[in-house]
Amino acid sequence: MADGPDVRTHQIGEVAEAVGLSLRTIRHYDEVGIVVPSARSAGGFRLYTDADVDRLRMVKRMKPLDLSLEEIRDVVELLDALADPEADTAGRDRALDRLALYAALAEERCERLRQHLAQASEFTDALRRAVDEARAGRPAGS
Amino acid sequence: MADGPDVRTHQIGEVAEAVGLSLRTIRHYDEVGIVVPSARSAGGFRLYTDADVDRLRMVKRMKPLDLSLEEIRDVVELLDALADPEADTAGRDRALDRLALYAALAEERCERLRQHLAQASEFTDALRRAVDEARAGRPAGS
DNA sequence: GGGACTCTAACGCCGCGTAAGCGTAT
DNA sequence: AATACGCTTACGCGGCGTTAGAGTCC
Repeated sequence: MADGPDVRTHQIGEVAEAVGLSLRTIRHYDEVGIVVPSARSAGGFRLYTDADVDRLRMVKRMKPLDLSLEEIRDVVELLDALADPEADTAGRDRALDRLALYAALAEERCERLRQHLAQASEFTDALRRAVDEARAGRPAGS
Repeated sequence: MADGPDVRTHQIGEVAEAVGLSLRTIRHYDEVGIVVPSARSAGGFRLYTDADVDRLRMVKRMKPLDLSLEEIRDVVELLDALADPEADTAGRDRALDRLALYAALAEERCERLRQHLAQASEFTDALRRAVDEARAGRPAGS
């Protein structure tokens, strides 16, 4: 019957600072059910536990994978299901299979990210060279 | 007075295939003035020269830098200005300064991309380990 | 009670995807 | 005369940014 002795919570501004997401984004993640704060104050302030904050950090790490928020929610829920001691074996197995699909997808997306980085730095280098060369022609200084 | 003897052109489908952008995207780039086809057929078909196609490729490489389409247009126009033999020295110098700013921005964005990749693959690895570990516990085979 | 913090509600924006209906022709 | 390709117009959407106005916390 014990939730453990009183859990420390943080309000949204502090969380935003710590995690590096905007207030709006964190509220949005609440709205769509990705990270719902474990509690609210009497007056309605969102109260985040450390576990909630960790969850936000995880979501932030997922963002570059370019998944929809629906997919992200799906993944975090599957991870919950996997960790849930109430779940039966069959339920966990289903979660596991779907997570394996997401893991494969994530690996593809990492590969795509590497390509994007390659393209971006190819362009950036070319731009840098173009600027430097043009300046070499006309030193233009004093 | 010569534009050179008849310039080969390509219509949009062929270009999309070659560059790896959707028809819609290419049309959109025309609408907003990023890459405007050098010609149109009598009936209104967009006709792209090889130079146009190269320009599209350049834009595609810029995309991961996460610039707005307005900024992208700005950059390509500045590069045009720099290459334009009609331009006077002052004009080219202004272009050059602004391009140098974009080059610095691009370098920052590349750095951000690297961080994103790092975060994404950190998450991906963790997910992969979670799945594999859970499966090690329950081989679940035949 | 004052100042910093937070709340909900609602509109706005960007970069296309996606029809729908119609004209063209490397 | 049929087929493949292209055109314009217009609406929709995801993921927040951004006010606006009211309430809360210490």
